[in-house]
Amino acid sequence: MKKLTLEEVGKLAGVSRATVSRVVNGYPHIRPEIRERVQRVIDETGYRPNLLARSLASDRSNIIGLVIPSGAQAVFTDPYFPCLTQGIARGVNTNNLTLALFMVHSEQEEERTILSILGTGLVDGLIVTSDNKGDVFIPELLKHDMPFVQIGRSLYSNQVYRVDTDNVTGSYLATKHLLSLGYQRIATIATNRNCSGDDRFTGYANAFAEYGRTIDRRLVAYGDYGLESGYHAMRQLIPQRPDAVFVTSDTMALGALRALQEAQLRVPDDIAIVGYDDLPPAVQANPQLTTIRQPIEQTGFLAVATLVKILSGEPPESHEIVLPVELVVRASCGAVRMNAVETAGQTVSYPVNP
Amino acid sequence: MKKLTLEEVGKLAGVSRATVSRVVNGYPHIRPEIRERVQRVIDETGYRPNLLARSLASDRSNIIGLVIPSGAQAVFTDPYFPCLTQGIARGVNTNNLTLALFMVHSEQEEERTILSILGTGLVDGLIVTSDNKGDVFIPELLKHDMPFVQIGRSLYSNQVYRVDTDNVTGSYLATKHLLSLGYQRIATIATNRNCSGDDRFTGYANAFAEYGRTIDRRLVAYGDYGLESGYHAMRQLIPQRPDAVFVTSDTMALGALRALQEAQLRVPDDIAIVGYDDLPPAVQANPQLTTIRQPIEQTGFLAVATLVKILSGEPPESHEIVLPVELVVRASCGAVRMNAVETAGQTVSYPVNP
DNA sequence: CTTTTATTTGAGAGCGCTCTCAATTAGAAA
DNA sequence: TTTCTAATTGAGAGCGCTCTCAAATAAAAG
Repeated sequence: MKKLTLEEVGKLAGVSRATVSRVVNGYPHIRPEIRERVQRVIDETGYRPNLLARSLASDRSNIIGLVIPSGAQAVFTDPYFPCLTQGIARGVNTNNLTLALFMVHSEQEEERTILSILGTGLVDGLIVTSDNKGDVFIPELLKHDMPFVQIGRSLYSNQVYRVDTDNVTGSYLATKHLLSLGYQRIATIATNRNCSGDDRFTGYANAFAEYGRTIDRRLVAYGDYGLESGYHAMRQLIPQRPDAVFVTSDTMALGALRALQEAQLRVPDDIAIVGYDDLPPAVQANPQLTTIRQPIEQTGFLAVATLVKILSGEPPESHEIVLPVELVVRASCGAVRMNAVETAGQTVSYPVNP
Repeated sequence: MKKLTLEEVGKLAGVSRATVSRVVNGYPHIRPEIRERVQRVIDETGYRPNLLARSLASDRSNIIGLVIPSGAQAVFTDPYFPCLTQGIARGVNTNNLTLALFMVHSEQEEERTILSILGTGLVDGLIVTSDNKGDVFIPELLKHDMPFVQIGRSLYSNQVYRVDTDNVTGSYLATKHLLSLGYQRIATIATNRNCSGDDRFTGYANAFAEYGRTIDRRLVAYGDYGLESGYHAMRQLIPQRPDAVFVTSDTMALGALRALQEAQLRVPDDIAIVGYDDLPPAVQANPQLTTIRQPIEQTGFLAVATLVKILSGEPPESHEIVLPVELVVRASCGAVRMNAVETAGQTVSYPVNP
């Protein structure tokens, strides 16, 4: 199978390179008879256009990049990124693009990656998952005006197109749920290095405000979305005797659960717990976690759609898309006083009205 | 920041395009004085070569593709792919390549993807994760002689470069461990749609053979690596009253655990269980899983290294790299009769000698 | 100082495609 | 039929880089 070019296909069909190009790209204004003849040659020879040559000539690679910065080490433990990537991949396939994956492991790799992306013409645009406050990626992209869509939120949100889930409302719902259940000492395990963490704390605070309660700072501990950090944060909270805890990620909730188990505290009898994400671990946990479900895959899909719009020159009116989330009630919050096993598969969910 | 070309940099430095190209690519035979002058211009202007143009001219894109076929739906629940991808990403970064991710969701997308990859010059080579017996990808690649490395095993293993972990030995170790612990009715939850599943069953059989035992077919159930399938397989096995079960993936083991719990069977007192993979779920489980640890990330890294060798024209002597695995003993097998909590973080492991 | 040889540079031909523009052909109008 | 317009096709100039080959320069040898 030697290399076929437009030129050769043209020769075979008795037309010029330009005409073949038109057929390949579905242009109008071609005599049906010619089009057919060319198409036949293409089918018979199995000709495929060289994407690199096409990209070079058209100044459009149809490759978009997905950047996962070094901060996101949770890539291993957390199904979040796989889910997101899945959605992005679906978007990419739908739009006939190619996805380039840039996973950065260290700060210096970060620098190298930025350079290799910017100004090399390789990607038309980017999807960036940076949720880290101290991130250098975004400003760099802005400076080189590389088209991109951010997943999550950043300090530069106003100048940026972004897709996010409604973290504030999510946490608000989770916390309100605990409040409405009558819990008195509702702790939280938050994070403070990223924007989604801030938002989730805001939701927690909002619910407290609505109930005329004030936040007891001793009932606030911090983690980094990792399992271990949830464990340690929970150990830190236990002496404060909370009767409920809102953990801002399921993975951390799993860690917290272990800490509680160690402390011989029963969930939800001694202490209720609500997570965030509704990823598989939430169901695998014992008891199953009441948690906030967010449409992660859809987030990825919409990010691609948004980027495509931007690249096509007709950027979306709004700079942000914020997707609704919902509360999924399972056993861990004590609303349903049953054995986890019995409630397996059964899920009560309160849809959100935005 | 307008577009800089070799030509312009050359003009600025008072040399020809060719000379600049030589500097950029680190060729010898350049007067140090000139090299310096050119380099200075490059630094000052921030020139970056256009990768597409380079690829077109050199017939080498330095992009390699990672193909995750539609069969691998476990992408969500299983940290396997994230881990593997991490390793591949590291390899890619190390070798100054770019990674293109092809995630296929349906059979028809599969077809489309193959076409868009083959003969378009976009990727220099591929890493394929197909472990599915009925896969069409491999033969297609072979036909178009696209360089690739397979992760896992396939029906075409002899004609293919591949990197794999030692599934046979892994299962052998797991099963032998249970046998040596004196269990009498050792069941297994296997899989039968993929090659790694076959290998794992072989290891199970090998251990039985070594102990002069024969396999009771009623103690063999099948799953598909998914959590639910483990649950159902276990339910199917329970009536056969096994006193131990070797589950060929941690994820399925989690499902099995739930089935056992439902049946009021205590682990490991009533029934011992050993998993496979040693991914985070193994530690999160209660009791923590005795399991087989395999170097997944390294698998990905080595796959890239192998592919790079192939592309450089000096293919590795051996067609396969099989990485060693090890048994990690935790609470679920009954070898360590302790509360899972007490053994948390403590891990006894028997290194494998291949 | 000339001749030979090795080093260093530049010119130029592609890589395979897109896209503009002009030429050709067909169709409509006169 | 002739004229004008619109539809259809081809020629050719790039896109920015690599790479061969020959020219130019410098160094070594005679």
